Amino acid sequence: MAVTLKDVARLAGVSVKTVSNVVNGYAFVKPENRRRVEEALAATGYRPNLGARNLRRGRTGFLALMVPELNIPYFGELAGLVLKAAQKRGWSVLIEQTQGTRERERETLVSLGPHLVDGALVHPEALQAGDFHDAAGGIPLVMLGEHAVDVPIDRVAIDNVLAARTAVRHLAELGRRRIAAIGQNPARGTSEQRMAGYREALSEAGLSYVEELVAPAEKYHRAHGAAAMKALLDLPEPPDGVFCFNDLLAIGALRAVAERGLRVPHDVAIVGFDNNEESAFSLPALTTIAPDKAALAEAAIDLVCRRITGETDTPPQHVQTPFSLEVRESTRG
Amino acid sequence: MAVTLKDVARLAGVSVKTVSNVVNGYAFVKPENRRRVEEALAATGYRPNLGARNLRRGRTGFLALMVPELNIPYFGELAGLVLKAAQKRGWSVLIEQTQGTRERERETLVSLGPHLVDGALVHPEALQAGDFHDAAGGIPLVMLGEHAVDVPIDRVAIDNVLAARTAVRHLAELGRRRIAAIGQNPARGTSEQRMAGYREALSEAGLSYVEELVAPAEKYHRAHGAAAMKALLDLPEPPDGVFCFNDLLAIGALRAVAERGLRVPHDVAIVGFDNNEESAFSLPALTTIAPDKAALAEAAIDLVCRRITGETDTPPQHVQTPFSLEVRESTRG
DNA sequence: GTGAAAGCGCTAACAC
DNA sequence: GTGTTAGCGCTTTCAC
Repeated sequence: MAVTLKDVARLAGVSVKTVSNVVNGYAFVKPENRRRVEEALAATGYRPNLGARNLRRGRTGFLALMVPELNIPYFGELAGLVLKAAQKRGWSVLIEQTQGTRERERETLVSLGPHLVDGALVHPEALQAGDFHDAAGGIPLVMLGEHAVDVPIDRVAIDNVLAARTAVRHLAELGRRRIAAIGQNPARGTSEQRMAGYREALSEAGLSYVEELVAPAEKYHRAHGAAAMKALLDLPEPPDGVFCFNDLLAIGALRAVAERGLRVPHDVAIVGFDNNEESAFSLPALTTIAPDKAALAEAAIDLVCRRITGETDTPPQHVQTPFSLEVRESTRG
Repeated sequence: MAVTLKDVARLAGVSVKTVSNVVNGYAFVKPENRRRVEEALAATGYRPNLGARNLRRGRTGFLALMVPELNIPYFGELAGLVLKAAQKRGWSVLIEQTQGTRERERETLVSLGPHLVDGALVHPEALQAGDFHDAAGGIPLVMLGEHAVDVPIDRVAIDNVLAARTAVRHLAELGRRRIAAIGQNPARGTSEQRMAGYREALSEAGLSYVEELVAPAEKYHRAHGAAAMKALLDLPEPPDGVFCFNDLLAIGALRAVAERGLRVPHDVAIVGFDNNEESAFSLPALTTIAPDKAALAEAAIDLVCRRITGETDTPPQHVQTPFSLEVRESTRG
């Protein structure tokens, strides 16, 4: 059986209170007693029972991270950074996967709560505004990434409209005139914003918006990017530049182009979004929008922690984290 | 404040015991009472306080998963599957990242314990046998993947020697005669096993083991694969086939070959290991050893759960899960 | 079948 | 400064 406070107290010949004081770093303990307690602590190898401590404190000591799927590189990378940021501050993180379905997202939101975690970072894919009502039993929630729904909770994200515009402007500056977009999807929050940036950049460059150059994508996986690209290449007048709404779509597009015997960027230049680690090694390496994921993770953790402690109790805020355009072979050359 | 059992009991006009019985699905409750409790439950939106329940039960309700880094695709994918398998059985999973350093692995192992989690799946990279002594406060531990250290704890893994042999035999059957290996690293458990499989396949094919064709890799990332491949291509007699100890190394190797203006598989055929999702979309798509990751996750979760419940109390066992060779463009020509 | 009460390990009043 | 004690919310004997 595990060593309890009581065991240590008995061994040291003091009360549990004194042991508790030492364990919790309370300053005013008689040196003599402190020494004896510390000895007993070492001798028994005591480790506090977090469950009991938190039950008493009304805390759980855990944070939750809700993401669609960890096998999607963006989320794997983000989760890694969130874990790191949380660990630095002494929090443990529970990861919940939703597969990006509204139902699972809603369930997860409800299952989260004060009894399980003290706060949560959520990256919803399909949640509607109403789903947030009274969700998670009132614990602090921070939303990751931009979303179509407008709910009054904290958010941390990059400026998706500006990022998309930057990507498309880059293609335009390369002299591309028929610039396509892959990833339109009304169900996704970011799609709307990236579409807006796409259109802004087009008009900025004096290019007109062409319906047939906008390829929808049901999901943002590699295979969907390949399929969408194939369709674009089948057009009577195929595009000479493509902005993909994420790197996975772009990787798929790269393959579709290669399978047609065409060359990137010679025949068609491609830009992605997310800067997955794999994108620096694709052939050709992918030009992409690189969100500062570490900054995003830090900001989100920081915010949720401050909400939990009550350090911050301003109205919900929207934190913007930086991004950059990473120019690589797929638009160079 | 959250609704407690007592609140529900008061509202329903019964004792906490009865409510507890209903909540826990105890069969023998007077229908009348059951109805009233269920109404009160619904009216209050009661959710049990897991912390309290587990404190009482002497459980935490959590499992831990220790991995090097989630941004490495293999671990991202594996973690996703572990989470899924755990969720099916009603467990929450705490993920701990170690960056693959022995110190962090040791710390993590110690910090895990009965007060935090009820059991753990660990994928160590650098741990030594002695580090396991009395680790994790005696909770059930299941090791993921093969390792050099021989400690008496449960393990779930594929047969790495056989898998490596299969990969190299495939290259030999293609007629390749100078088959290189990338990834030798004495500090890594699996390296030894994959080297063994490599040698077995060579001698099986009547090829001799050539020292210079074995390229070490400090880490198993893409950049290291590229560097190792460059060195191999600089050899007076470069290889015509390469077995990389994981897909990331292989992806790096692909790039190194392309940068030299050579072609895969025409000039050199390449086989990887892990079957990361990205490997089906690289150019060319990568032939690779595909461990059944879902089976691995399921087996590991199953085992740790059975240890926790005491359902299984046999000596530590070694479970082997299946793998296959996924033949793609990088060896098909 | 159901209620009363003890107690899981810990912290925080409150006395001394 | 330190000990005693009352719970945090839950499960679980043990009576009834």
